Amino acid sequence: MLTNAKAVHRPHDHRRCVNSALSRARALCSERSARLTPLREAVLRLLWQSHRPLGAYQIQEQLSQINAKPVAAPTVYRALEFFLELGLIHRIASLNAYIGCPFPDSDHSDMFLICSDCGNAAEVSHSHINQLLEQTARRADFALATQSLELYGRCGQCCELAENNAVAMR
Amino acid sequence: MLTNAKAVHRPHDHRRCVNSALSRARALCSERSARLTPLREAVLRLLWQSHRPLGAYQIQEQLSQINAKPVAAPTVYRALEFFLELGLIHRIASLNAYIGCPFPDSDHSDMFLICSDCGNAAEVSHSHINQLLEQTARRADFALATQSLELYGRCGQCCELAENNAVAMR
DNA sequence: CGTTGTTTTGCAACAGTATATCATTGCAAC
DNA sequence: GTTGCAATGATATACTGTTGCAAAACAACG
Repeated sequence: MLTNAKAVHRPHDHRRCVNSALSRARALCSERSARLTPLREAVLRLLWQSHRPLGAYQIQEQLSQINAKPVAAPTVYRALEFFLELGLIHRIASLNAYIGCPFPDSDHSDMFLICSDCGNAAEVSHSHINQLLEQTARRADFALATQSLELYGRCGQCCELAENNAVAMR
Repeated sequence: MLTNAKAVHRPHDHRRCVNSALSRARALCSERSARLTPLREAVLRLLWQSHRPLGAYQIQEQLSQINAKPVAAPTVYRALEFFLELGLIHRIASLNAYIGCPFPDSDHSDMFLICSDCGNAAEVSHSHINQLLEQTARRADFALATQSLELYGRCGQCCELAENNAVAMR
């Protein structure tokens, strides 16, 4: 099982996340001779500044603040598309939002654990689940191609917080 | 395993689908003393006229043709919300579309098999999958609440069709 | 260098999805 | 019938995403 759940749902310094994501991105880009322009790099940085999926227009807003010159929506979407194609980010359909992929190298089908409280999203890739899904599809005479698996609930951190608050209310 | 996959991905008379969906809706509405108004009934009919998920604005358009008087977007969304709350329909996030639920009575967590060719969507509820998801979440210290599982691929019908076409092309 | 061809970005308009707000209508119960 | 609530109508607007074309940046080549 491949997951970044432990890391995501625990407070930590995001600079390391940003840096490792960037170096992976640089590697992949040079490998495919794709250009990691300043704007694209800025988008990737923003996405990795937290583990909350960001909407395209949130990204636009933040970029515009950094960039002095405001950035238009298509520019953001193009950068997002660029990274989606490289497999460096994912789109979370149920949120209309985007998040960095922690395992851009491994060929995985992804699933997300999204905390309804803090908004953090962790990625999980579990071969058993994928096998079971594949098998289930096949039994229904269905040739599985891609998937969008998004689970909602409460992460460990937020569970604790909620319990503490509940105690405090008494 | 609870599924309507066989039925969905096979051509058939949709009047039966509509009628059974309506009678279940009527039952549920009278049980909860909710009102199945003409407009709502029309929306449900449209949703069951095929097994393709419909967008809100598609519904609006078709409704406006039936209704003589054009129907506004909020009206459609209100009807959809009504049925969503009753558990009579589902929203498919990755398509921004809505579809009738074939098992409104059973308490199930749903998964969809969506054919990329014909657009039909079948619902599957598989306790093993749900258990595995639950277990995976728990291991990641995550309290699972709801889920959005949407699988894309090609249904049996469309596979056959594609093969026949491939043969014909030779 | 400078030219050329390609990629990226800027910009404006627009399409599609969803919600907020307030007025109006219709129905039910008293 | 009047009152109260649920449902619908109507308008505006927010949010998400795309199209098309022009300008700029860049890489490669002579």
